[in-house]
Amino acid sequence: MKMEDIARLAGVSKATVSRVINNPEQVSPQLVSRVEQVLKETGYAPNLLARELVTKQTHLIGVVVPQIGIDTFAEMIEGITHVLNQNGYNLLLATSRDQPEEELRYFDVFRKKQVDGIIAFPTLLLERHQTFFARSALPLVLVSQLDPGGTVPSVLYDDFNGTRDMVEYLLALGHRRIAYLGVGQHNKVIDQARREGYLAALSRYGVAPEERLMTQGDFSLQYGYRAMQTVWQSAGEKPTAVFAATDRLALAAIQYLREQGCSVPEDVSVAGLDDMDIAATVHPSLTTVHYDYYNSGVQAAELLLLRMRRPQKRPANVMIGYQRKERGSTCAVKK
Amino acid sequence: MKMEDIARLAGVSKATVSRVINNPEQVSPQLVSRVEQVLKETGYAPNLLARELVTKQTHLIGVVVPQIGIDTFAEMIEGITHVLNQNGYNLLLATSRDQPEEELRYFDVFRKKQVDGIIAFPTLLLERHQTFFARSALPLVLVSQLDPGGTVPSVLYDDFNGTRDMVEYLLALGHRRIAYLGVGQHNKVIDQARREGYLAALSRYGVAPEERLMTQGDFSLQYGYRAMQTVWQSAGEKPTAVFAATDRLALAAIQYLREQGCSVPEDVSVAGLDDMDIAATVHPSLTTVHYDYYNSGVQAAELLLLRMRRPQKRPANVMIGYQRKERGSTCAVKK
DNA sequence: GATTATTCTGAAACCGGTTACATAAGGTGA
DNA sequence: TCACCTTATGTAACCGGTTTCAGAATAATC
Repeated sequence: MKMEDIARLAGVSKATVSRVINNPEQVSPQLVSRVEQVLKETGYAPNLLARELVTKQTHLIGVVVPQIGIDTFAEMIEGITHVLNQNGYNLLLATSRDQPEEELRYFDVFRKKQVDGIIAFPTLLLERHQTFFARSALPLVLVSQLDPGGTVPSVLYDDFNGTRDMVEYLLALGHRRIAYLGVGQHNKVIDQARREGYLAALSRYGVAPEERLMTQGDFSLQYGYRAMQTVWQSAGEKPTAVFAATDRLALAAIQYLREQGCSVPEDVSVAGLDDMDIAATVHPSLTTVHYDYYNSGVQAAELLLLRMRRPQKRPANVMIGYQRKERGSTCAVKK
Repeated sequence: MKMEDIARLAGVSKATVSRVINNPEQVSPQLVSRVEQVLKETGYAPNLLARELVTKQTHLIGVVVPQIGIDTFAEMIEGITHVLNQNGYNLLLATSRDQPEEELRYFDVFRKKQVDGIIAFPTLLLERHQTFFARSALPLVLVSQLDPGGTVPSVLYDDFNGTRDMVEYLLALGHRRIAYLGVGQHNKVIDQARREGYLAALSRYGVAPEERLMTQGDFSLQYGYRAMQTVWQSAGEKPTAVFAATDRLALAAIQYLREQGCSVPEDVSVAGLDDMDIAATVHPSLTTVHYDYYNSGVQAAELLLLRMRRPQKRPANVMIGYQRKERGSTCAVKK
């Protein structure tokens, strides 16, 4: 059923039908009602492809994230969808599985699909990412990444300070041997700021970082467990505290420690980062760095909307702040 | 940059450019290389809207889920995206926030956007859902729902038996007063089978269900906590075991019990359903009913692909089996 | 070498909408 | 009543591709 059929049934021209649908005020009342009658009866659904081809607006936003099974990403996506749907946009969702090449592939798909904008959570910016940003006139927002070119607005997490703050908290509790379980194998960008925050805190307290206490891996519980094991079995004095780059790693670390007959926090303090919702529910409740991931998605979407409505305006960045949550998995070091 | 520009630059016709892109074997080698040269130089990206308008294939699949912040949904979506991307399809993702009306709204958007197929995880089937299924010729797959009309294939979770099995396990451990924390306020469909499984188990053991031990609510930790509280404070003997319709509720229930000075599983056994990945990591590790949600997404996607390739074939349903995982949050009732 | 079959290429129609423009009808003021 | 201005509608061009069809060029056959 196409518009021409409707036109014929209503005894008007195709153009009139189009007007009734899009600008009814331009059409006389009696024709409007006659056409609307037919529209209702037939249950006509316009082919948006055709419309979008000429209006050059798809109301489609491409979104690339590393994964969606991870709470934090999922939360963020919820924030994005909420705002975008509210504004009449739809989501074309893609997961890069942490491969920068995949991200680029999807950028290309998005471009061909004529999306109105893109929100990307890139694993790693390649040179080709940058040329894409520079060449494409597409409104774009980066999450957790700063565009070196300065032309793309971003939503950033204050991971450096969040981590530094938490590690300083551990140091203030008297801990000196603090392990760092990182996710650099998986996502350099996410890891870097946290790692630097960790090092900055140690340095401020005059503590020399020890390689054996620092690991790199992915987001999996398995890695968290193995990482804790590796650190625990390394030669030298056992750490008295652990900072894990994500809550999931922290939970896995706690599991390992418990299995070693080591209680948390009495023997070892463990802190995470993310504050996933069950962090406060489990036992011991997890000391962690809280971020409002849902809100970060909202911010990203709003930044994009702004960019689409006022392309000439200078790109702004949004920094998502943190809150240190002191809970049950940390305590002062034993004398 | 449109195809005509490429044609002009290469000194050929639009049609030839189109052929070079889609059916190069129909074009002489020298022209192919000449055109490809120009394509490369210009970085030409064809407008898929135009192509899709004529080929009537968008390679777009609409997916509606209640939320994506919940682990199980996110896992499932990952399964879906994996299979679909593998097959060259893209995802148009929408969340219904558990409102059937929203689902229908998105069905409509999908239709207008000319998606090639739909995967839906409906909260509740309205009459209008059914008329949509019946009228629309779109390939469709339902998750966790059976189409009463029998025309739509579905992926189902064996929740009835999974729950029954788990509750019987609790009964076999000697428990008789077993609470049920449900999610019916939130999602009737998901709740119903679990509730019935619970009742079936009780009935097999000749235990009369008690209203005061059964609650209805949503997926939130807050509800899980309040629900456990309500049950715990109800007049009558305290339950010795709890079956929670999801792991998250189970974790929240455990938190409440712990706060009451009641230890799990010594004083009260708690079992969940889902087996989210941290279920085995937390302490006590959670006895639960395992489902492979990622796989359920894979199945849904494959069912849809099959449906799109062989529309005439009779729709089949896939049942996702469960596995009972006996872990640390349950034990035999104290004498 | 003429005829036929085959392979390439381009012109034009088409997908299903929107919109610029032309035209006819109705309303207003002189 | 006529000229002029609005307003409502239809015609046709257009968005950017694909594809049918016809014709030109080349290869194959006798």
